[in-house]
Parts: sequence; C-alpha cells; structure tokens
Amino acid sequence: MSVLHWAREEVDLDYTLGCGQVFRWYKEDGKWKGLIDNREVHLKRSGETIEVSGEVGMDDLRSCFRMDDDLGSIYDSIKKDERMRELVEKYEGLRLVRQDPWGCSVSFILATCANIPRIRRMIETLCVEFGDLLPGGRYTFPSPQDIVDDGKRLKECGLGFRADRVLEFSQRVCDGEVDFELLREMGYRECVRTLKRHNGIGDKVADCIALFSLDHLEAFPVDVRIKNALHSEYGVESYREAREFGRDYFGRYAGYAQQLIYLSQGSGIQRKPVIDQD
DNA sequence: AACCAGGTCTCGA
DNA sequence: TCGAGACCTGGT
Repeated sequence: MSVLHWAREEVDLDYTLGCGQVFRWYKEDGKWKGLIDNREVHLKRSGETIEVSGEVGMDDLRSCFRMDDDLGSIYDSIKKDERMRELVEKYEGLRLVRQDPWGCSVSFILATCANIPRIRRMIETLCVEFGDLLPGGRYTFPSPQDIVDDGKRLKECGLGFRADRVLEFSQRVCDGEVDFELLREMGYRECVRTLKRHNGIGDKVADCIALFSLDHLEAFPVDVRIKNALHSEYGVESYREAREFGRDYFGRYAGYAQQLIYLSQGSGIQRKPVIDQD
C-alpha cells in the first residue's frame, strides 16, 4: 500500500469519481474501487492523504487524475459569474479524469439513451463477457479484437440498438482506422469532426470522448440536463446553442465547467452494479 | 403499468 | 438548419 499526499482541495474522490464521468468505479466500505490500466485499484481518503492499494504506479495515478492540471487557475478561469463561483466553492476538489480513449469511446456510445444504472450495467456485462478475469474478481475492459472475435454474442448482452454501433466501431479500431493519438494531437474541432464519422458518435458522444480521454478540455458535452441547466441560468434555447455557448462563455477549460454543472444537476455516487452470470 | 433515459440517424420542410 | 419519429431495453 502506498500513500498519496493529495490534499482534499486538490482531489475530492466523491465528486471526481461519483459525478458520472467514469462508470466502473464504486464506493464500498469507504473505499473507491475501480480500475486503472486494467488493474484493480482501491483508494481511500484519509485526512490530507489518500491510501492506495493495488499495483499501480505513481505516474499512472497522476495521469488518471490529471494532477498536472492546475485546478486553482482552471477554476479561476471558469468563475464567470456568481453561479459558477458557488459551484466551484461547493464542489472543490472535483477533477476531470483522463480515461483510456478506446474504453471511453465504447462507454459513451453505450451511454446513448440510457440511465446511469443501465449504462454501468451494460459496460460491466461487456467486461464480464469479453474481458479477462483479474485476481480480486473484476474484469478487464475488453480489447476491440475481443469483441470482433465474437460479434454474435455481443447482440445477446442487452445493449439494444447500441450493439451494432459498438461492433462496427470495434471493427474499425481493429482495422487501424481510428488513431487515438492523432486525435489527441489534432485540434478540438477536427477531433470532433473525425470522431463523428463513426456510427453512434454524434456531438454529445464526440465531446465526451474528446474531453474525458483526449485532453480537449474545451469540449462541452451537452445532454438534456446540461441543456436544461443552461436554459434556466443563461436563457439558452437549443442543444446547438448550448454547446457553442458553453465553449465561448467558459473558454479553454469549458469541460471543467460542464462537469461542475452536471454534478449540480444531480447524479451522485453509484452503487456496485450486479451482473448475474450464468 | 407506463414512461423515460448522459442521443444518433434519417428524412422532409 | 430544424423538428419529428424510430430505435432496443430496463430502471423506477
């Protein structure tokens, strides 16, 4: 077990892991349990430190929690009004997480038109069916090849109309048609335009992938809740308007603002999903 | 028992 | 560009 000297105002695990940006983490017995780089990790806040158990390197942890982001200056830059000042104060320690682009893409393709418990369940099913069992009982996130190898079974996983989209995307990744590192290097707009060429990836999902896994922090994913929040706070009328408003108004770190607003609209810590295996 | 869910795609005005 | 409908299921 190792110890991270990450103060509370630097990292709040409940806000960061419970705000809906990640789907495979859950809190149990006061510990946050999840996976980083397909290895199980447990994190427990203890005063001004975090206790870590699991085989993860310091670099992976720092990268996952985006510890190179200067939270103070980012928060300052998005405190555009009283409302945002309140949110920054209330949710101090909320950080964006850097996810693996492949897993993030699949997760948000699955997130279409489903509620959080169901999204978590679909992802967990995918991992149980196509991933590898780890010591400790959890499963790795499957590789694209794992999925392509048994495309028929994917349709029996309760994913609904999302199954075809995931299979098609997996196939394209296998074929080398998706270059995540290139997507990371290119500008935000081109990244989103490129992602949207795939079936099942529209504005919202592309923004999520760009923001949560490809370091495009100006991405401002707009779903129903964000649209409604922006309507009541800023008088924004449509999805398109909300998306553009978000980026223009909040600027380079609009994604952080989005996550604060999303958290303020509900969600909260989720329980461990139960997958019945046969 | 309905209703609705971190949307996307297609089509017609 | 914009609105309407279809789309698979399963939470609540």
